[in-house]
Amino acid sequence: MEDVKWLGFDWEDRLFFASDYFDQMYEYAVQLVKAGKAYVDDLSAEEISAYRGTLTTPGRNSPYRDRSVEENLDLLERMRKGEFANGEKVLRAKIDMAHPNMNMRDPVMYRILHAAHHRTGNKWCIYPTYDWAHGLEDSIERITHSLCTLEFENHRPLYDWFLDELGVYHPQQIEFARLNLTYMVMSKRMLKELVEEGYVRGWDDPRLPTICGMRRRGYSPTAIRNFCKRIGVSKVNSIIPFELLEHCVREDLNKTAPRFMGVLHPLKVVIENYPEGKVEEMEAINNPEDPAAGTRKVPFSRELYIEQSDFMENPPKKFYRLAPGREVRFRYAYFVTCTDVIKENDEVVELRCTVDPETRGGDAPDGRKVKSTIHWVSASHAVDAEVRLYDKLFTVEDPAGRKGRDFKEFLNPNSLTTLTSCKVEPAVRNLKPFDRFQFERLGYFCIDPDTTAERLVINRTVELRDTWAKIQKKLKR
RNA sequence: UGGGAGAUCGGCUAAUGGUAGGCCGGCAGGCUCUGGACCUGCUAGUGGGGGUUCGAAUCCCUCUCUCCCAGCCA
Repeated sequence: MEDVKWLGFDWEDRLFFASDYFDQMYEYAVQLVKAGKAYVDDLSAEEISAYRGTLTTPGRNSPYRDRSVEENLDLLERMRKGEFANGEKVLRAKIDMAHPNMNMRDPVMYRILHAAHHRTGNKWCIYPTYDWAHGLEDSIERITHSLCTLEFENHRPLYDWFLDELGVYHPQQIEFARLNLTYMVMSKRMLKELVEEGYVRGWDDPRLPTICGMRRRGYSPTAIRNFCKRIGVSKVNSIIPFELLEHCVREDLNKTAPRFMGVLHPLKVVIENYPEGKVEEMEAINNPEDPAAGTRKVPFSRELYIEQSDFMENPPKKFYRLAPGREVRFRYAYFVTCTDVIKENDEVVELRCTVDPETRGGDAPDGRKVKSTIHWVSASHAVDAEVRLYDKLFTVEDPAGRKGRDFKEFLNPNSLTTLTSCKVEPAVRNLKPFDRFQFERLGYFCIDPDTTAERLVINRTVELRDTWAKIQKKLKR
C-alpha cells in the first residue's frame, strides 16, 4: 500500500477487504442452496478432480449432487459451525458437469479450512474461493468495472453466472494483458522464488521490477507512470523492451535530477603547473535543464581523479578524450593537456598534466576548441563511495517463456557489480537515501538506504545514452 | 482434437467503412562546456486466401499461427 501511494495514488477512505463481506457472502450461498443451485459435496479433492473430466471429455455428476435443499442447508450450516474436518466437504455450484468451459463444471464455492484469518480471527472455518468471492465483492462495492488479467477470461462466465443467479447488481469484468518486460520475470510466484531462495537481496532489490525495487533503483514515480501511459493497455500478449522503461526513466531524470561529478574507476592526475595546496572553488551548474536548480562550488586542486576510460595511451581515430599530448576540457575547470604517462607493469597508474591558466572556468580566450569535456574530482576533497551497478537480471528476453526450462537457468551471474573505490565530489555526501541525481557523463544514480555515517552507498539507476560505446562496437566490427 | 482470447512498421500502440498515424529503436545530419539533452530528416506495417462495397486494418467466409483453461490458488 505504501508503494502504491509512493507511485502517486490515493484511495482516500476506500480501503476494502473481502473478509468484511463474509457474512453477506454466506447469506448469498444459502440463497443459492435454497434455489437448488448449490450443493454440499462429500467427494475428496482427488475425486472431484477425477469427476471433472478433461478439456475434451465431459465430467460426471457427483453422487451427492442431488441432495435435497433441506439436507444441503443443514450440511452447510454444520460446515460453518466446524463439525467437519478440513477437506471433508465443500459447497459447490450446481451448473453443468459437461460444460465446455471447465470452470463451469460445478466449481467449489466454500472449502473447510480450520485456520485463523488475519482480520476475522477464528470466526470462520469455511472460506470462499476466488471465483465465488470475486463477483460478490465487486457487486457489494457497486463498482462499475472489474479489471483483471487475461487468464481470467475463462472465469467471466462464472462471474456472470453467480451474479445473475443471485439477481444482484452486476458489474462488468474486463480483462487485459499483463505487463511483461524483456529480460525479466513478472509473476509473483517467480519473484517470490528469487527472493526466498536468495537469488536477490530482498523484495526491494534494485534488480527486481517490484515498486519498492524500482524505487530503490532510483526510478521516479513520474517515469514509471509515463512508461505505463506509453505502452498502453490491450489484450495482446506482448513483451515490452526493458530499454523503453529505461528511456522513460532517463527522460524524467534528465529534467529533474541534479548533476554531480563522480569517478567510478579512478585514474590519478597530477597537474604539474598547479601549486600544491592551492584550492579553487569552480562554479558548476546543478541542472542545465532547469536553471532554477542554481549552481554549486566544486573544489579543484593539483591532484585529481578522472575516469580510467577517459584516457587512452594509443587512441583510435574517433576517441576524443584525453591522450598523451592532447588537450581536453575538465568540466567547469580548465583546459588540461596530458604531458606524461606513468606506468607500473605496463599499466597506466598516473598522468602528469598541465593546465592553461587562461582557460579557467572552461573557455579559451583565444577561441580555440577542444574535442571533449571530461569529469573529475579533487583527490583530497573526494568522498569514497561504494557504487552498485546493475545489469539485466536474466540473459534471455523471455526467461519465463522457455518451455520445459527453469527460468532460474537464465539468471545473469553479472547482474550486480559492486565498485568499492569510487571517488565522488563532496556535495554528494549531503544527499539522503533515495535521492536521485546524475553523475555527469555516467548516468543516473541514487543514494542507497544502506548508506550510513561511515559508508556512502550509491546505486546506478541507468546509464546515459552512450554514443561512444556504440562507435566502439562498430569499430570492432 | 472441447472452450475462450488474440494477430497493424524491428518492438509497443492508434485509426470501427473514408489520407494507415504516434512513441521507442535503427540510420543520417545539426547543435552542444555531459560523446548527455535538444533539433531535423529517413527507415518501416494491416498474418495468408477469397468475398461484400464507389471505398476494407475495420464487415463476411476460410486458412494459418500464438496465448489461456482440467486447484478445495489468485
